[in-house]
Amino acid sequence: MSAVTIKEVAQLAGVSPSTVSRVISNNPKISSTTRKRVREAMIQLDYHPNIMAKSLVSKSTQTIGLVLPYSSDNLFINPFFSEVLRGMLAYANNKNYDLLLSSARNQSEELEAINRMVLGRRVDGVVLMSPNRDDRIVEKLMEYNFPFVLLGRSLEYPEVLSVNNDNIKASFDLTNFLLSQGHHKIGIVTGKPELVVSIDRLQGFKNALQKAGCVLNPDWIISAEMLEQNGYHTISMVMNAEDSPTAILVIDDVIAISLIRELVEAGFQIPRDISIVGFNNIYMSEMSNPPITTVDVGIYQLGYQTVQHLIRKLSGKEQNLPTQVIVPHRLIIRESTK
Amino acid sequence: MSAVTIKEVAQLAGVSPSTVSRVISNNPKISSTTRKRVREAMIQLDYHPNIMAKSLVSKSTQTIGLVLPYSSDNLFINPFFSEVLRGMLAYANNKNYDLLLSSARNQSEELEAINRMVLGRRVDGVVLMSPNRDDRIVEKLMEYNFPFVLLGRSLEYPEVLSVNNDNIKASFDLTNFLLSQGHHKIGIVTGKPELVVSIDRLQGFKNALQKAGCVLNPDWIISAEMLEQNGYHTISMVMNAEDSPTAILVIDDVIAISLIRELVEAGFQIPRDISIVGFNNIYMSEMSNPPITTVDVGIYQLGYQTVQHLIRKLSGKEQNLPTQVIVPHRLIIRESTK
DNA sequence: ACCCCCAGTGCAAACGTTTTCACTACTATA
DNA sequence: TATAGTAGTGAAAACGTTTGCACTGGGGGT
Repeated sequence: MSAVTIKEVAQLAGVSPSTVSRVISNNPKISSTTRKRVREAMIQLDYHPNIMAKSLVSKSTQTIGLVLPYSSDNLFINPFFSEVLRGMLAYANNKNYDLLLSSARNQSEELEAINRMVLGRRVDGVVLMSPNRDDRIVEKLMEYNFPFVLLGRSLEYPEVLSVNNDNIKASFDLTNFLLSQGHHKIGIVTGKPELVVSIDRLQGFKNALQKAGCVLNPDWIISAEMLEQNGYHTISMVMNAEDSPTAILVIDDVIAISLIRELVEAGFQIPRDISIVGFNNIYMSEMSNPPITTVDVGIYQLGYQTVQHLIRKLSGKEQNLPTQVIVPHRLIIRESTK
Repeated sequence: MSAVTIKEVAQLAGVSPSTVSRVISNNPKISSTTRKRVREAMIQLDYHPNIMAKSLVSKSTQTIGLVLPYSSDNLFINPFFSEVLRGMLAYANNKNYDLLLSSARNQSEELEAINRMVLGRRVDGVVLMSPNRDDRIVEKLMEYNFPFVLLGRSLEYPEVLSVNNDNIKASFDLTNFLLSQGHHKIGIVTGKPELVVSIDRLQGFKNALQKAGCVLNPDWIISAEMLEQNGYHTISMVMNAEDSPTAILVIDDVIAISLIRELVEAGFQIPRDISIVGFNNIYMSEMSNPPITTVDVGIYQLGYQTVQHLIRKLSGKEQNLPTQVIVPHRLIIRESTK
């Protein structure tokens, strides 16, 4: 394990450590001859700077922290997550930043992780994923005045930098599509009520129905949790009632896929008996049988732009950065609807 | 942004910085009264140690690096990845380690990432995912004598610490299952030939056929790439020949799902017309239509044990650690086979 | 009464950088 | 020829820890 330091490079090149440091940081005051000599010494010794030492004095770690929300087990199952991570890594690594991951099983672990990262000066900035409705972490970071960005949006603090879809509009558009296909009895499978994204998508759905003058039958609001726990019973309850919806909007493609499976197993045909639409457009949405009509939220872009704006904020150069970045969505019409 | 250091704590508690440091590291030589006084000061000031400074002198970062193979875009699409990550994070965070991620678009970027991490002393150890057949990174880390663990195995250096399935056996078992169901005309969709896991699974498949005295028709060996590029043509080529397989073993559940879709679209029924089996048992394998017969490789465990053994190695306490850890697999029989 | 030992604590060096300041040796100007 | 400016470099302090070593004082053994 080589442990060559700046001093050894300096010695070999016959200069002082300061000069080597300046060569590394491309300080223009160094003459091209010394610059060349130092460069050669660096290569010859296979020198790589010790980031810890560098960070200690420069107070910048070239690392951004990603804190996964607690109870994120579902998140991992969802391919949404890896795709968003891919986008984040793409931008970050391109700018020579690395990503530091922490997960947590509960709120106190989450705070602990944040403290390790932020107070331990281990990261320059933090990405918060799909924050909950009341988010103590957001408050804490604001209090510390520590740079962070939300993937999603905060209800309580709309002024913080966030990258998000216009989920209300997306849901509105998707519902309108169903309406335009002649459906006016539409149900919905909702996500966790503490997530802002669930709230927004439900809102857009309601907005569209209201605008179209449709009534929403309360029996047709199914929570994803209920679906998961009761499975078939939930479905039969809805579908075998005297009055049943002709289409269901599902908060997330993964859930839509499993709903479709339940329905098919129960003997329904899709979209003949009922139309199903989802959200996100993950890879599997196209592979599903039938392929799902959904709204593409630009998952990769969501991740990419999140760290893009964070890094911009960190550089501190540009003024008047936007505070609310919206990644556009678009409808993807496939065979799960008619 | 609080920036309280050990000195301020020391001052408040009326002791020297060294004493505070010893309290932090639970040095038993500190009297319980001072210990208590220091603890209180720490809490009062909301002190958190600066990890950079700590790492600089102690030469330990409490971080392990995860280097994603280049051309890993497919990897991200595959839910396998997030599940393995979940396992890694679970163990790591539990031991107060964090995960540092780097991806790369090509081999030189990959080396660069490794250098940043390893030579920059940013991590204590490294996890290498599904290494390629000839792996320069493995060589490099061995040369540096830097602690690392393979998720998968190395053909050239079987002596390095690795956590893996017995993929040959898994494939053997899966093929045997098909044989036991009466299939003796079995095709295979193979993965990237440079991946060890592809090689192993192909080997196990061949072993089983040979043991059963079956011949493998070369036309029935389809590469995943070909499948992806030609789609329907590949299928029709195989299925509409005068001699066609009655079952296909697919190297990966994600590919199996998309193959099933192609087949269904082409008018085949599964498993009536042809049986399909996959590998890994991702979440979607059960949601597929029909649900896929596969082999559960314990994805979460793979990730969990990988960092478990790495951290054990780092602690350096235990001697004679195993060098080859095998995570058991098990057959999951579902409705894609008959 | 003497010495020794040990528990408990502080001092100061070290980790590998960056950066301010000062210095040298030119070059250009008057 | 003297003066000032400048390009290029080095010395040293600083970042916030850990840790080897030295010191103090009180208790036990002779």
